[in-house]
Amino acid sequence: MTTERNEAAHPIVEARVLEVCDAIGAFIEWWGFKAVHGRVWALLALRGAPMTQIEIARTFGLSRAGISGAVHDLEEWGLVDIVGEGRNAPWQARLDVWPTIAKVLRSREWMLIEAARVSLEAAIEEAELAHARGEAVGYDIGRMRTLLRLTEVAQALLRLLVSLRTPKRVEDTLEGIGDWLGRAGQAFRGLRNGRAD
Amino acid sequence: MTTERNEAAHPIVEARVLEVCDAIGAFIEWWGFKAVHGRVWALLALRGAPMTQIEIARTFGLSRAGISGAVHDLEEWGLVDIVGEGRNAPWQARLDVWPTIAKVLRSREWMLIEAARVSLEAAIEEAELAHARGEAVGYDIGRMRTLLRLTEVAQALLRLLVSLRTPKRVEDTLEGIGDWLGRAGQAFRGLRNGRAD
DNA sequence: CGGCGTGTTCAATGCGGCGTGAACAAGTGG
DNA sequence: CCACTTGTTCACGCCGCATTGAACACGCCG
Repeated sequence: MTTERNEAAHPIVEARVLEVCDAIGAFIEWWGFKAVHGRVWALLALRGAPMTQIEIARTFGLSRAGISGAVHDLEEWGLVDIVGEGRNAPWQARLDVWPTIAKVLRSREWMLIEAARVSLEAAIEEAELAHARGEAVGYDIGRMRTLLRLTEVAQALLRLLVSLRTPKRVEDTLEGIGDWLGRAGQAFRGLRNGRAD
Repeated sequence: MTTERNEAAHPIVEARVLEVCDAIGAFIEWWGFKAVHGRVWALLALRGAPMTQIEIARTFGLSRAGISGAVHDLEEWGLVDIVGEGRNAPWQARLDVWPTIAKVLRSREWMLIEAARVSLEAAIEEAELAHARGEAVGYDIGRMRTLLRLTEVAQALLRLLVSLRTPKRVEDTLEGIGDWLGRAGQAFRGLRNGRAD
Protein backbone atom coordinates (compact mmCIF):
# COMPACT_ATOMS: atom_id res chain seq x y z
CA MET A 1 0.00 0.00 0.00
CA THR A 2 1.22 3.48 -0.72
CA THR A 3 2.26 5.30 2.40
CA GLU A 4 0.22 8.47 2.62
CA ARG A 5 3.11 10.76 1.96
CA ASN A 6 1.02 13.56 0.64
CA GLU A 7 -1.70 15.57 2.22
CA ALA A 8 -4.95 14.65 0.49
CA ALA A 9 -5.82 16.99 -2.37
CA HIS A 10 -8.93 19.08 -1.99
CA PRO A 11 -11.19 18.16 -4.94
CA ILE A 12 -12.48 21.63 -5.76
CA VAL A 13 -9.09 23.25 -5.32
CA GLU A 14 -7.57 20.53 -7.46
CA ALA A 15 -10.02 21.27 -10.25
CA ARG A 16 -8.96 24.91 -10.20
CA VAL A 17 -5.30 23.92 -10.11
CA LEU A 18 -5.81 21.73 -13.16
CA GLU A 19 -7.18 24.76 -14.98
CA VAL A 20 -4.03 26.62 -14.06
CA CYS A 21 -1.96 23.72 -15.37
CA ASP A 22 -3.85 23.80 -18.65
CA ALA A 23 -3.33 27.54 -18.96
CA ILE A 24 0.39 27.24 -18.31
CA GLY A 25 0.54 24.29 -20.69
CA ALA A 26 -1.13 26.31 -23.44
CA PHE A 27 1.26 29.17 -22.81
CA ILE A 28 4.38 27.05 -22.96
CA GLU A 29 3.09 25.12 -25.96
CA TRP A 30 2.92 28.34 -27.95
CA TRP A 31 6.60 28.78 -27.14
CA GLY A 32 7.57 25.67 -29.07
CA PHE A 33 7.51 23.17 -26.23
CA LYS A 34 4.94 20.52 -25.46
CA ALA A 35 1.88 21.34 -23.42
CA VAL A 36 2.36 18.35 -21.15
CA HIS A 37 5.68 19.75 -19.97
CA GLY A 38 4.08 22.92 -18.74
CA ARG A 39 1.20 21.04 -17.17
CA VAL A 40 3.41 18.64 -15.24
CA TRP A 41 5.73 21.38 -14.05
CA ALA A 42 2.81 23.56 -12.93
CA LEU A 43 1.25 20.69 -11.02
CA LEU A 44 4.51 19.90 -9.25
CA ALA A 45 5.07 23.57 -8.55
CA LEU A 46 1.68 24.07 -6.95
CA ARG A 47 1.38 20.77 -5.14
CA GLY A 48 2.56 21.08 -1.58
CA ALA A 49 4.60 17.88 -1.53
CA PRO A 50 6.61 15.90 -4.12
CA MET A 51 4.62 13.52 -6.33
CA THR A 52 5.32 10.21 -7.98
CA GLN A 53 4.76 9.71 -11.69
CA ILE A 54 1.66 7.65 -11.09
CA GLU A 55 0.12 10.35 -8.97
CA ILE A 56 0.78 12.84 -11.74
CA ALA A 57 -0.65 10.52 -14.37
CA ARG A 58 -3.78 9.88 -12.34
CA THR A 59 -4.28 13.56 -11.62
CA PHE A 60 -4.23 14.41 -15.30
CA GLY A 61 -5.90 11.22 -16.47
CA LEU A 62 -2.99 10.53 -18.81
CA SER A 63 -0.94 7.39 -19.36
CA ARG A 64 2.23 6.69 -17.39
CA ALA A 65 4.26 6.53 -20.60
CA GLY A 66 3.73 10.16 -21.47
CA ILE A 67 4.40 11.31 -17.92
CA SER A 68 7.64 9.33 -17.77
CA GLY A 69 8.99 11.04 -20.84
CA ALA A 70 7.80 14.46 -19.79
CA VAL A 71 9.35 14.17 -16.34
CA HIS A 72 12.69 13.16 -17.79
CA ASP A 73 12.66 16.01 -20.25
CA LEU A 74 11.94 18.38 -17.38
CA GLU A 75 14.77 16.84 -15.40
CA GLU A 76 17.21 17.29 -18.28
CA TRP A 77 16.22 20.93 -18.46
CA GLY A 78 16.69 21.32 -14.73
CA LEU A 79 13.06 22.16 -14.06
CA VAL A 80 12.27 19.26 -11.70
CA ASP A 81 14.30 17.35 -9.14
CA ILE A 82 14.06 13.87 -7.73
CA VAL A 83 13.55 13.78 -3.96
CA GLY A 84 15.42 11.04 -2.18
CA GLU A 85 17.09 7.95 -3.56
CA GLY A 86 14.61 5.11 -3.93
CA ARG A 87 13.38 3.68 -7.18
CA ASN A 88 10.00 5.35 -7.09
CA ALA A 89 11.20 8.53 -5.45
CA PRO A 90 8.83 11.43 -5.98
CA TRP A 91 9.54 14.59 -7.94
CA GLN A 92 9.31 18.24 -7.12
CA ALA A 93 9.50 21.36 -9.27
CA ARG A 94 12.17 23.99 -9.25
CA LEU A 95 10.57 27.39 -9.04
CA ASP A 96 13.43 29.39 -10.54
CA VAL A 97 12.86 28.70 -14.21
CA TRP A 98 15.11 31.45 -15.46
CA PRO A 99 18.31 29.35 -15.81
CA THR A 100 16.41 27.03 -18.14
CA ILE A 101 14.96 29.88 -20.18
CA ALA A 102 18.41 31.40 -20.46
CA LYS A 103 19.79 28.05 -21.55
CA VAL A 104 17.19 27.72 -24.27
CA LEU A 105 17.79 31.26 -25.45
CA ARG A 106 21.53 30.68 -25.49
CA SER A 107 21.34 27.51 -27.53
CA ARG A 108 18.39 27.32 -29.86
CA GLU A 109 17.47 30.97 -30.22
CA TRP A 110 21.05 32.05 -30.67
CA MET A 111 21.72 29.47 -33.36
CA LEU A 112 18.64 30.52 -35.30
CA ILE A 113 19.74 34.14 -35.37
CA GLU A 114 23.33 33.17 -36.03
CA ALA A 115 22.30 31.10 -39.05
CA ALA A 116 20.43 34.07 -40.46
CA ARG A 117 23.35 36.39 -39.78
CA VAL A 118 25.90 34.12 -41.44
CA SER A 119 23.80 33.53 -44.52
CA LEU A 120 23.16 37.26 -44.78
CA GLU A 121 26.87 37.99 -44.68
CA ALA A 122 27.47 35.43 -47.40
CA ALA A 123 24.69 36.87 -49.54
CA ILE A 124 26.02 40.41 -49.11
CA GLU A 125 29.54 39.38 -50.07
CA GLU A 126 28.33 37.55 -53.17
CA ALA A 127 26.09 40.43 -54.17
CA GLU A 128 28.89 42.96 -53.76
CA LEU A 129 31.24 40.87 -55.88
CA ALA A 130 28.63 40.55 -58.61
CA HIS A 131 27.90 44.26 -58.41
CA ALA A 132 31.59 45.11 -58.68
CA ARG A 133 31.77 42.93 -61.80
CA GLY A 134 29.01 45.05 -63.26
CA GLU A 135 26.53 42.19 -63.28
CA ALA A 136 22.86 42.71 -62.57
CA VAL A 137 22.08 41.48 -59.06
CA GLY A 138 18.31 41.71 -58.75
CA TYR A 139 18.43 41.88 -54.98
CA ASP A 140 18.71 44.90 -52.72
CA ILE A 141 22.09 45.05 -50.99
CA GLY A 142 20.97 47.88 -48.74
CA ARG A 143 18.12 45.84 -47.35
CA MET A 144 20.45 42.92 -46.80
CA ARG A 145 22.59 45.23 -44.69
CA THR A 146 19.52 46.39 -42.79
CA LEU A 147 18.54 42.84 -41.93
CA LEU A 148 22.13 42.04 -41.01
CA ARG A 149 22.05 45.00 -38.66
CA LEU A 150 18.85 43.69 -37.11
CA THR A 151 20.38 40.29 -36.45
CA GLU A 152 23.28 42.02 -34.73
CA VAL A 153 20.91 44.03 -32.57
CA ALA A 154 18.96 40.90 -31.73
CA GLN A 155 22.14 39.10 -30.72
CA ALA A 156 23.23 41.99 -28.54
CA LEU A 157 19.84 42.04 -26.85
CA LEU A 158 19.97 38.29 -26.39
CA ARG A 159 23.41 38.52 -24.86
CA LEU A 160 22.11 40.99 -22.32
CA LEU A 161 19.02 38.94 -21.67
CA VAL A 162 20.89 35.78 -20.71
CA SER A 163 23.03 37.81 -18.32
CA LEU A 164 19.97 38.37 -16.12
CA ARG A 165 20.18 36.75 -12.73
CA THR A 166 17.29 35.44 -10.71
CA PRO A 167 17.02 37.22 -7.36
CA LYS A 168 16.95 35.15 -4.22
CA ARG A 169 13.63 36.45 -3.03
CA VAL A 170 10.71 36.54 -5.40
CA GLU A 171 9.73 39.94 -4.05
CA ASP A 172 12.88 41.32 -5.62
CA THR A 173 11.90 40.22 -9.10
CA LEU A 174 10.47 43.56 -10.13
CA GLU A 175 13.45 45.51 -8.87
CA GLY A 176 15.80 43.02 -10.49
CA ILE A 177 14.11 43.45 -13.84
CA GLY A 178 14.09 47.19 -13.40
CA ASP A 179 17.80 47.30 -12.69
CA TRP A 180 18.48 44.97 -15.59
CA LEU A 181 16.47 47.11 -17.99
CA GLY A 182 18.40 50.16 -16.88
CA ARG A 183 21.74 48.46 -17.42
CA ALA A 184 20.64 47.09 -20.77
CA GLY A 185 19.55 50.55 -21.87
CA GLN A 186 22.96 52.02 -21.08
CA ALA A 187 24.66 49.13 -22.81
CA PHE A 188 22.65 49.77 -25.95
CA ARG A 189 23.40 53.46 -26.01
CA GLY A 190 27.07 52.58 -25.59
CA LEU A 191 26.80 50.04 -28.39
CA ARG A 192 25.47 52.68 -30.73
CA ASN A 193 28.21 55.18 -29.94
CA GLY A 194 30.87 52.53 -30.33
CA ARG A 195 29.81 51.08 -33.68
CA ALA A 196 28.31 54.07 -35.43
CA ASP A 197 29.05 53.56 -39.11
CA MET B 1 4.23 37.83 -72.50
CA THR B 2 5.28 39.10 -69.17
CA THR B 3 6.81 42.50 -69.41
CA GLU B 4 10.28 42.36 -67.89
CA ARG B 5 9.38 44.37 -64.84
CA ASN B 6 12.15 43.02 -62.70
CA GLU B 7 15.85 43.15 -63.07
CA ALA B 8 17.03 39.61 -63.76
CA ALA B 9 18.11 37.77 -60.63
CA HIS B 10 21.75 36.84 -60.37
CA PRO B 11 21.82 33.02 -59.99
CA ILE B 12 24.57 32.79 -57.36
CA VAL B 13 23.26 35.71 -55.37
CA GLU B 14 19.79 34.20 -55.54
CA ALA B 15 21.07 30.94 -54.11
CA ARG B 16 22.53 32.84 -51.17
CA VAL B 17 19.31 34.81 -50.74
CA LEU B 18 17.33 31.59 -50.62
CA GLU B 19 19.54 30.43 -47.78
CA VAL B 20 18.71 33.64 -45.97
CA CYS B 21 15.00 33.01 -46.59
CA ASP B 22 15.31 29.52 -45.16
CA ALA B 23 17.10 30.84 -42.09
CA ILE B 24 14.46 33.49 -41.49
CA GLY B 25 11.76 30.90 -42.14
CA ALA B 26 13.26 28.56 -39.56
CA PHE B 27 13.48 31.40 -37.09
CA ILE B 28 9.89 32.50 -37.51
CA GLU B 29 8.67 28.91 -37.51
CA TRP B 30 10.07 28.42 -34.04
CA TRP B 31 7.96 31.39 -33.00
CA GLY B 32 4.74 29.55 -33.78
CA PHE B 33 4.21 30.76 -37.33
CA LYS B 34 4.72 28.89 -40.55
CA ALA B 35 8.10 28.76 -42.18
CA VAL B 36 6.68 29.72 -45.57
CA HIS B 37 5.55 33.07 -44.19
CA GLY B 38 9.04 33.99 -43.16
CA ARG B 39 10.49 32.74 -46.40
CA VAL B 40 8.10 34.70 -48.60
CA TRP B 41 8.48 37.88 -46.58
CA ALA B 42 12.27 37.61 -46.62
CA LEU B 43 12.31 37.10 -50.38
CA LEU B 44 10.05 40.10 -50.96
CA ALA B 45 12.12 42.15 -48.54
CA LEU B 46 15.41 41.40 -50.28
CA ARG B 47 14.22 41.43 -53.86
CA GLY B 48 14.78 44.81 -55.40
CA ALA B 49 11.38 45.05 -57.09
CA PRO B 50 7.85 43.76 -56.30
CA MET B 51 7.12 40.17 -57.33
CA THR B 52 4.04 38.31 -58.50
CA GLN B 53 2.92 35.14 -56.79
CA ILE B 54 4.08 32.98 -59.64
CA GLU B 55 7.54 34.45 -59.48
CA ILE B 56 7.65 33.69 -55.77
CA ALA B 57 6.39 30.15 -56.30
CA ARG B 58 8.94 29.46 -59.02
CA THR B 59 11.77 30.91 -56.95
CA PHE B 60 11.02 28.57 -54.08
CA GLY B 61 9.87 25.64 -56.22
CA LEU B 62 6.56 25.52 -54.36
CA SER B 63 2.99 25.33 -55.57
CA ARG B 64 0.97 28.46 -56.29
CA ALA B 65 -1.68 27.41 -53.78
CA GLY B 66 0.61 27.65 -50.81
CA ILE B 67 2.03 30.98 -51.93
CA SER B 68 -1.44 32.42 -52.42
CA GLY B 69 -2.42 31.62 -48.87
CA ALA B 70 0.86 32.76 -47.41
CA VAL B 71 0.74 36.09 -49.22
CA HIS B 72 -2.76 36.76 -47.99
CA ASP B 73 -1.86 35.90 -44.43
CA LEU B 74 1.06 38.30 -44.69
CA GLU B 75 -1.24 40.97 -46.09
CA GLU B 76 -3.69 40.54 -43.22
CA TRP B 77 -0.83 40.98 -40.80
CA GLY B 78 0.32 44.09 -42.62
CA LEU B 79 3.66 42.61 -43.61
CA VAL B 80 3.27 42.88 -47.40
CA ASP B 81 1.50 45.34 -49.69
CA ILE B 82 0.06 45.06 -53.14
CA VAL B 83 1.62 47.41 -55.67
CA GLY B 84 -0.78 48.93 -58.15
CA GLU B 85 -4.31 47.97 -59.00
CA GLY B 86 -4.40 45.23 -61.63
CA ARG B 87 -5.49 41.68 -61.07
CA ASN B 88 -2.02 40.22 -61.02
CA ALA B 89 -0.37 43.17 -59.33
CA PRO B 90 2.94 42.30 -57.69
CA TRP B 91 3.68 42.38 -53.97
CA GLN B 92 6.33 44.03 -51.88
CA ALA B 93 7.36 43.62 -48.26
CA ARG B 94 7.04 46.14 -45.47
CA LEU B 95 10.33 46.41 -43.63
CA ASP B 96 8.99 47.74 -40.34
CA VAL B 97 7.73 44.51 -38.83
CA TRP B 98 7.36 45.87 -35.33
CA PRO B 99 3.66 46.88 -35.56
CA THR B 100 2.83 43.29 -36.49
CA ILE B 101 4.92 41.85 -33.68
CA ALA B 102 3.27 44.23 -31.23
CA LYS B 103 -0.14 43.21 -32.55
CA VAL B 104 0.62 39.53 -32.02
CA LEU B 105 1.96 40.18 -28.54
CA ARG B 106 -1.08 42.25 -27.70
CA SER B 107 -3.57 39.62 -28.81
CA ARG B 108 -2.32 36.08 -28.51
CA GLU B 109 0.42 36.44 -25.94
CA TRP B 110 -1.67 38.64 -23.71
CA MET B 111 -4.59 36.25 -23.74
CA LEU B 112 -2.38 33.31 -22.82
CA ILE B 113 -0.99 35.11 -19.79
CA GLU B 114 -4.38 36.50 -18.87
CA ALA B 115 -5.91 33.01 -18.90
CA ALA B 116 -3.20 31.81 -16.52
CA ARG B 117 -3.67 34.83 -14.28
CA VAL B 118 -7.44 34.45 -14.04
CA SER B 119 -7.29 30.75 -13.31
CA LEU B 120 -4.63 31.38 -10.69
CA GLU B 121 -6.83 33.95 -8.97
CA ALA B 122 -9.73 31.50 -8.94
CA ALA B 123 -7.54 28.72 -7.53
CA ILE B 124 -6.19 31.00 -4.81
CA GLU B 125 -9.67 32.10 -3.79
CA GLU B 126 -10.91 28.53 -3.63
CA ALA B 127 -7.87 27.39 -1.69
CA GLU B 128 -8.21 30.21 0.82
CA LEU B 129 -11.88 29.40 1.38
CA ALA B 130 -11.10 25.76 1.96
CA HIS B 131 -8.25 26.66 4.24
CA ALA B 132 -10.47 28.97 6.28
CA ARG B 133 -12.94 26.11 6.63
CA GLY B 134 -10.14 24.08 8.14
CA GLU B 135 -10.08 21.61 5.23
CA ALA B 136 -6.88 20.08 3.95
CA VAL B 137 -5.92 21.75 0.68
CA GLY B 138 -2.97 19.75 -0.59
CA TYR B 139 -1.72 22.62 -2.73
CA ASP B 140 0.64 25.42 -1.82
CA ILE B 141 -1.14 28.77 -1.66
CA GLY B 142 2.13 30.64 -1.34
CA ARG B 143 3.39 29.25 -4.63
CA MET B 144 0.11 30.12 -6.28
CA ARG B 145 0.66 33.70 -5.15
CA THR B 146 4.20 33.58 -6.52
CA LEU B 147 3.02 32.43 -9.93
CA LEU B 148 0.25 35.04 -9.87
CA ARG B 149 2.88 37.65 -9.18
CA LEU B 150 4.91 36.38 -12.13
CA THR B 151 1.94 36.71 -14.48
CA GLU B 152 1.47 40.29 -13.31
CA VAL B 153 5.13 41.05 -13.94
CA ALA B 154 4.89 39.45 -17.37
CA GLN B 155 1.84 41.53 -18.22
CA ALA B 156 3.53 44.72 -17.07
CA LEU B 157 6.56 43.90 -19.19
CA LEU B 158 4.34 43.09 -22.15
CA ARG B 159 2.50 46.37 -21.76
CA LEU B 160 5.78 48.22 -21.92
CA LEU B 161 6.99 46.15 -24.83
CA VAL B 162 4.05 46.96 -27.09
CA SER B 163 4.55 50.65 -26.36
CA LEU B 164 7.82 50.55 -28.28
CA ARG B 165 7.84 52.63 -31.45
CA THR B 166 9.78 51.90 -34.58
CA PRO B 167 12.19 54.74 -35.37
CA LYS B 168 12.10 56.32 -38.79
CA ARG B 169 15.70 55.62 -39.62
CA VAL B 170 17.06 52.16 -39.05
CA GLU B 171 20.27 53.67 -37.70
CA ASP B 172 18.26 54.90 -34.72
CA THR B 173 17.11 51.41 -33.76
CA LEU B 174 19.83 50.90 -31.20
CA GLU B 175 19.27 54.22 -29.53
CA GLY B 176 15.51 53.69 -29.57
CA ILE B 177 15.87 50.36 -27.83
CA GLY B 178 18.29 51.87 -25.34
CA ASP B 179 15.88 54.66 -24.46
CA TRP B 180 13.01 52.22 -24.21
CA LEU B 181 14.97 49.95 -21.88
CA GLY B 182 15.78 52.90 -19.66
CA ARG B 183 12.15 53.99 -19.48
CA ALA B 184 11.02 50.45 -18.84
CA GLY B 185 13.52 50.08 -16.02
CA GLN B 186 12.21 53.18 -14.27
CA ALA B 187 8.64 52.02 -14.78
CA PHE B 188 9.45 48.70 -13.13
CA ARG B 189 11.12 50.28 -10.16
CA GLY B 190 8.07 52.52 -9.76
CA LEU B 191 5.80 49.51 -10.07
CA ARG B 192 7.58 47.85 -7.19
CA ASN B 193 7.35 50.89 -4.93
CA GLY B 194 3.70 51.39 -5.76
CA ARG B 195 2.43 47.84 -5.21
CA ALA B 196 4.70 46.56 -2.48
CA ASP B 197 2.59 44.22 -0.40
C1' DC C 1 -15.10 36.55 -78.80
C1' DG C 2 -11.79 33.11 -77.54
C1' DG C 3 -7.17 31.57 -75.97
C1' DC C 4 -3.74 32.58 -72.36
C1' DG C 5 -1.69 33.72 -68.01
C1' DT C 6 -2.63 34.48 -63.23
C1' DG C 7 -4.96 34.18 -58.67
C1' DT C 8 -8.18 31.49 -55.65
C1' DT C 9 -10.36 27.68 -53.60
C1' DC C 10 -10.89 22.96 -52.18
C1' DA C 11 -10.61 17.90 -51.73
C1' DA C 12 -7.14 14.41 -51.33
C1' DT C 13 -2.87 12.86 -49.79
C1' DG C 14 1.29 12.21 -47.41
C1' DC C 15 3.84 12.93 -43.28
C1' DG C 16 5.09 13.85 -38.50
C1' DG C 17 4.00 14.06 -33.83
C1' DC C 18 1.37 12.73 -29.85
C1' DG C 19 -0.79 9.58 -26.73
C1' DT C 20 -1.71 4.93 -25.58
C1' DG C 21 -1.38 0.05 -24.30
C1' DA C 22 1.50 -3.70 -23.52
C1' DA C 23 5.59 -5.92 -22.49
C1' DC C 24 9.67 -5.69 -19.78
C1' DA C 25 12.83 -4.20 -15.88
C1' DA C 26 13.59 -3.03 -11.20
C1' DG C 27 12.70 -2.48 -6.36
C1' DT C 28 9.92 -3.43 -2.09
C1' DG C 29 7.49 -5.81 1.37
C1' DG C 30 5.52 -9.82 3.24
C1' DC D 1 11.13 -16.42 -2.77
C1' DC D 2 7.03 -14.55 -4.58
C1' DA D 3 3.59 -11.04 -5.41
C1' DC D 4 2.87 -6.33 -6.10
C1' DT D 5 3.86 -1.67 -7.44
C1' DT D 6 6.29 1.59 -10.11
C1' DG D 7 9.21 3.25 -13.91
C1' DT D 8 10.86 2.55 -18.82
C1' DT D 9 10.69 1.47 -23.49
C1' DC D 10 8.64 0.63 -27.89
C1' DA D 11 5.38 -0.35 -31.76
C1' DC D 12 0.97 0.94 -33.12
C1' DG D 13 -2.86 3.96 -34.23
C1' DC D 14 -4.77 8.21 -34.52
C1' DC D 15 -5.20 13.06 -35.46
C1' DG D 16 -3.92 17.29 -37.44
C1' DC D 17 -1.46 19.94 -40.54
C1' DA D 18 0.99 21.29 -44.55
C1' DT D 19 1.38 20.75 -49.38
C1' DT D 20 -0.26 19.61 -53.64
C1' DG D 21 -2.90 19.13 -58.02
C1' DA D 22 -6.97 20.33 -60.23
C1' DA D 23 -10.89 22.86 -61.14
C1' DC D 24 -12.73 27.35 -61.37
C1' DA D 25 -12.78 32.66 -61.76
C1' DC D 26 -10.97 36.69 -63.67
C1' DG D 27 -8.66 39.95 -66.58
C1' DC D 28 -5.77 40.86 -70.73
C1' DC D 29 -4.49 40.73 -75.44
C1' DG D 30 -5.01 39.30 -80.01
